[in-house]
Amino acid sequence: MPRTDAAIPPEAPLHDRLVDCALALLERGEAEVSLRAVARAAGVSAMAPYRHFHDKSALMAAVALRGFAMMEANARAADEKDDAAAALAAQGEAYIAFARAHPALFRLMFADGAGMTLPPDQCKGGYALMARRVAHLAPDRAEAGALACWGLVHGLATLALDGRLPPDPAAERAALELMARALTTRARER
Amino acid sequence: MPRTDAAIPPEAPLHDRLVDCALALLERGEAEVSLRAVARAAGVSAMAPYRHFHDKSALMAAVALRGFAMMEANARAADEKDDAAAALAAQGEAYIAFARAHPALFRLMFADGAGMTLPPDQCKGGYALMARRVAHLAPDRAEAGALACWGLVHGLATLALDGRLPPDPAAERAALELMARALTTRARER
DNA sequence: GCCTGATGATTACGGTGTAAACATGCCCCG
DNA sequence: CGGGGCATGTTTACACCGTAATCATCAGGC
Repeated sequence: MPRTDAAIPPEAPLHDRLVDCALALLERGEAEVSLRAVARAAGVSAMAPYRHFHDKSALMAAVALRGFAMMEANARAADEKDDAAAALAAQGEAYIAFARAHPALFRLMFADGAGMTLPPDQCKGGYALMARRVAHLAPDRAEAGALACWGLVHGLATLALDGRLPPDPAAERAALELMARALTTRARER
Repeated sequence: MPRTDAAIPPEAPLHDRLVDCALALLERGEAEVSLRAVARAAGVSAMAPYRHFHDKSALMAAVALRGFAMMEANARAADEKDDAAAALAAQGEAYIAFARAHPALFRLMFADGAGMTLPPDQCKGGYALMARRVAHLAPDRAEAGALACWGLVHGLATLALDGRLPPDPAAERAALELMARALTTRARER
C-alpha cells in the first residue's frame, strides 16, 4: 500500500501532512486556515511549508485537488443505477450533499484562480460522468443539457452554502426533477 | 433629487463616501478592498470608518446592498418585454451579464454571512420579478420552476466568474432556452 | 460659559503572507 | 573516507491587515 493513508500519520512526508492538516482545518471553517495555522497543526515552523509549496495558494490548490477526487468518487457511487434518469438525479443530489457536507472545501475548489492552476482533467471527472448520462438521455441536446445540469446543481449548491435557500430538500428535488423531465421530453421543433 | 448621486462628491457625508469608495475599489478587484484602503481612498484616517460602521463586514454589507439595487434595476429593465418567456430569458441573461460585469461585487453580494445580515426584502426584489414570470408560464410548478431558474442562472454566473466556463454565450443561451422550454411545456403526469 | 456628544486622528496589538539569512543533516562523488 | 552540495527547517524581519483604546476637536444646547 504505497498510496496515501486515510489518517494523518505524524511521520508522513511533510508535503502530504500539510495538505492533510489544511484539509482538517478547512473542515472546521475556512477562517481557521492560515499558512501559519497549518504549519502549527503539522508541528513545524511557519516557513516550512514554503519548502513544499510555492505559496499559500499552491497549498490550497493541492487541497482543492483532493476535494475534486472526493467529489468524483461520490458521483461515481451515485451513478451506479440502471435507470439513466435516476442516476443523473442521484449525481445531482450527491453534488449538493457534498457541498453541504464540506462547505469550505467546496468553496475553495471553485474559488477564482483555482480554475487556472489546477489540471483540468483532475477536476472534470465528475462532469464527464454527468455529461455521459445527459448525452444518453438527450443525445440531440447533449451539450446544452450538460451545461444546464451542471449550472443548476452548482447554483443550488452555492446558494445553499451561502444561506440563501431555506433548507428544503423537497424543493431542491423538485427543481432537479423539473430539469430531468426537460431532458427526457423529446425535443420538438420550434 | 435627495437620493444618492452617481459620482463621488468629495464632500458628501463620510458614510456614503465610504461605500462609494469601497464599491470603486471593489470593481478594481476584491483584493484591493481593505478597510484601510477604503479609508485612504476617502481621504480619512484608518479608524474613521468605525464611526459609521460597526466593522468591516458592516461596510461590505452596505456595498452589497447597492449591488442588489443595481441588479434589481437591471432585471426590471430586462423584464420589459411582452412575451413572458422572452422576458424570463432576458432576466437570466441580465443576471449573468451583471455577474460578469461586476465579478467582485457579485461575489460579495452572495458571500456567506451576507444572507444573515442583509434585509431580505432588499435582496429579493429581482427574485420576485422572476418568480412572477415563472408563475405565469407554469402556474402548476411555480415554486420548483422559480428555484430551478434561479439555481441555473446563479450557477452559470458563478461558474463563469470562477473561470470554469469557456466564454461561450451561445452555450449559455442554449442552456437557458432548455430551461424555458421545460417551463413552457405542459406538465404531464408520470 | 461650559458641558456634552459626534466625529475623526493616533497609537498599539496580535494576526497574516512572505522574503532573506541561517542551521543541519544526508547522500554522492572524488 | 572526507568534503561539498542539496534538501529540509528554523529564525528573523517587513509590510499589511482588522480593530481596541485613547486622545483631539468642534458644534449646539442648557
